[in-house]
Amino acid sequence: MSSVTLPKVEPVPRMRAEDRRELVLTAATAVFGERGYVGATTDAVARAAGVSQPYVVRMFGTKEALFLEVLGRALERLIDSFTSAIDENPTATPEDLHHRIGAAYADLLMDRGLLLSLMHGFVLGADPVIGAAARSGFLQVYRLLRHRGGFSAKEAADFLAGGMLLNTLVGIRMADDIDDADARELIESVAPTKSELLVRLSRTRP
Amino acid sequence: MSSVTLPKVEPVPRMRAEDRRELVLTAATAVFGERGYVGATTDAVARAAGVSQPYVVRMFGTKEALFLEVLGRALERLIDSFTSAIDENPTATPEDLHHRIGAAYADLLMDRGLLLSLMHGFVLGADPVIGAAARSGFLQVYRLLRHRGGFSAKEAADFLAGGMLLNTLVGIRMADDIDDADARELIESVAPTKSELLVRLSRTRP
DNA sequence: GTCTATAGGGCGATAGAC
DNA sequence: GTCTATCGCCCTATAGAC
Repeated sequence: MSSVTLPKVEPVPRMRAEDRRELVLTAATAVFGERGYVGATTDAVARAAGVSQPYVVRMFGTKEALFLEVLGRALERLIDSFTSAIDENPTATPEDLHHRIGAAYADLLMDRGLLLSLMHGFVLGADPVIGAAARSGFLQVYRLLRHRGGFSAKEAADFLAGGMLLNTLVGIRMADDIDDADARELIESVAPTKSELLVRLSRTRP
Repeated sequence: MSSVTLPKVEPVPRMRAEDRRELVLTAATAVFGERGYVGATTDAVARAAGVSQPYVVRMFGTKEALFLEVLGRALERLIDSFTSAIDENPTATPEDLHHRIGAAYADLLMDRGLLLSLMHGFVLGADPVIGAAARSGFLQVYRLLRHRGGFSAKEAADFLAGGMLLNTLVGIRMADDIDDADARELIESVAPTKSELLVRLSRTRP
């Protein structure tokens, strides 16, 4: 009797490994962006992705490896997006390119976790593994602007500076203080054409 | 015999509470700057200050309260420093002031932990307590530039953008890649007059 | 004013079943 | 491919002695 093989329903939908991987990476990007590398738990990632905590670890080996993968993905999207903006406008002037790449950057902000995960990586430069990855990624972006985008050193630095301020305003959730006149002015002067977007994205509860 | 009161040597030097407090706050600033709010442990702070871990907690109540105190101190020094730069040059043009306050900012970088602790606070905007403190502090600086420094909205935003890039380069330890031509160029174009300082400060092992 | 000892909770990772 | 159970570490905070 106990040896009868019963038909079993799968309580959790199975997925191709690659699809599940994408799902977890997306969830991880959001969680790392919100809480940072150390503050994020593999359990929070697992919940956000609808899988068990040990499965997240099983998939990526360690939390550090997962974070590195998130960083790599974010960087890849950033580079792809900038590269497209550059290559689609081969005759653009530097100022023109600055605006176009800036627009591409603002589009990336749609995924708040993406840029914020990068930011969290940037402030962990003292970590031998994460710091090295962050430096390498930041330099890749600089090189892209400088050598493929034709930016001067100053133009590239100015562009990056604006990006860092934008990231900071999103990270700090400046739009939570949107009723404050100065906060509103700051947000609108940083992202004049995208301030609506920035406000939505930099709110604690979007 | 056992009731004889023996003279006792103090194994650990006693200090006035206020002095010890300063010592711990200085240590905490360095540790939080290096590892962030979550990554820093009260034990690491205690070791850096040469006291026991429970004593650190006893002094500030919680790790969160300690971090808030570090943030408050950092902000205070930033504001004081900017205010001095402004008030000492009442007839300076906006560009002039930009340079003078920029120089004051670079001086603050001498204490790497100071600005980096702030940066770690800035990316934790989602935290109800720390996020609120970080927003309030960031806005105070903006108001100072705008209303006491006489900066336009754009000038203030540009100044802050440069500051965020500077902080990021220090946080990411960009100078660890100083042998890379692009990294060197970026550092020198961001801090032309202070690149030596920036290099020293943004190295993992200073 | 400062320490030692330790409780208590959370988290990353492993083992192993299905 | 995915889960449950659980180990062992680390970390904050408390208790209490000196």
